[in-house]
Amino acid sequence: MVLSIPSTLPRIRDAEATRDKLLEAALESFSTRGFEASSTRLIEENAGVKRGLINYHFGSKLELWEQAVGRIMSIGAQELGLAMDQGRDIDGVARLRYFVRAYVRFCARHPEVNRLMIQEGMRDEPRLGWLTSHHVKPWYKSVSRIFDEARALGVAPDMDHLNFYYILTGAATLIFSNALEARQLTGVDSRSETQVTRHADVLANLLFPEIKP
Amino acid sequence: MVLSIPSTLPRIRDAEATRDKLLEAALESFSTRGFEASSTRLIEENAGVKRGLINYHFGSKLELWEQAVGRIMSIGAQELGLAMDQGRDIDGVARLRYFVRAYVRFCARHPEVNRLMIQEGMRDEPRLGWLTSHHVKPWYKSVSRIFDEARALGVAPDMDHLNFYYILTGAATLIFSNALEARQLTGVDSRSETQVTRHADVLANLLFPEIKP
DNA sequence: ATATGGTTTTGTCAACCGACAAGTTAAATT
DNA sequence: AATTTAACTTGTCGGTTGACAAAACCATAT
Repeated sequence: MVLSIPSTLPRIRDAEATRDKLLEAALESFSTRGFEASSTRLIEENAGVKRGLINYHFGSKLELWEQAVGRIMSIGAQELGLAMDQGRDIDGVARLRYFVRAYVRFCARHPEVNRLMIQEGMRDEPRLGWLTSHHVKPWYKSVSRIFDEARALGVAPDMDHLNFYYILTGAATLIFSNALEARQLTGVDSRSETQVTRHADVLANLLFPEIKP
Repeated sequence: MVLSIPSTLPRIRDAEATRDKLLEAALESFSTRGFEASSTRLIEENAGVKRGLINYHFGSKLELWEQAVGRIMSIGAQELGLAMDQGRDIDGVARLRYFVRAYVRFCARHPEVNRLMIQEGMRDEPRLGWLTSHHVKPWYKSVSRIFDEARALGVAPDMDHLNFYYILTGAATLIFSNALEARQLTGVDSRSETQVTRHADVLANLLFPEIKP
């Protein structure tokens, strides 16, 4: 008689790693499929984790969503804050152009952020209120401050804060959010280094053109 | 003893009306929830028809999706074609500005179109290929022709067709696609007449500024 | 060694899904 | 009035979902 092999491969138990993998897989799914169409089972599978661990570590699907969103948002705040710190010495229009380029690069690096905001921005679920009050409103104010700087310099395009916010956001992100579509349209990978740089420069030129000598 | 009231309200049988209501409700759901998260039962409920009629009239959920998309796309082609006809006599930069304004107005009237393209543009499902080849590619070429006109006039912003397409599309649509978010951010209804006009003018000025006398 | 408590695994359940099939009704045709 | 056909209605199937619970596992302290 054959004894069943006792050695289950030595399973590694690392709660933090499990949570991280789940948060990553959750963001990927929530941002592209939306909340309802994302199944916890598939998220767990994509995370390489057994079924049921979402419920153990997060208690519910909604709590997983909030933590996944919170995670990427704080990463974003950190990365963009760092970029703005590095550009603090630049002055005049160059600083505004620097901000636009940094923002475009961030959008290319993390298309999940805008995918998520689009997913939730289209429907009137309670999640939208949570998103706007916790994360979008602060960001909107930051962008509006930048826009006020531009006005003070006399280089702001002639529009309201609201128009500027959505023009900047839409123009900066759509090419990356819809990278698959762009690829099918032109064969170009819009998230490649050269394309990202190009889009960043192009948008900076459009919104805050260099003053010709 | 009370006899059960025999009169079922005289049911109206109108296949075309039923299909129309289903197509409308389907587009609303598919564009905001995405394909998977949209249930045929809820679409039927929102359309105010009985369960099972989707399968009767369209055979499958996918066929319903294709017809709902085809319907709004041909409406779009017609409305924008009409607008361009009306602007055929305008010449120079004014025509380009006219196009941008007409496009922005269309996006405000039918945010479902871009919501749908965003939903499908983010994931690699077979539906995306169908969408690009049937509807997005022709539209991309139309936009690129307009951009070539701008180049011929020497007023095109310094970028490629691809950048222009996604900057125009993103900047024109996001404020309307995410009207709910915009409302929560500022209290303003971005799809109101005055807001739409403002956004149209603002974007036309940004992309194709009037030549100052 | 053994007890403990934080993890992971597996089983189960009610609710929902898309699809299909069989039935019912109303209108058009003969 | 009889027959046919189009339009609608309802029941049901296999499959999936989120949640929960019990069981198994394992590092550590005692």
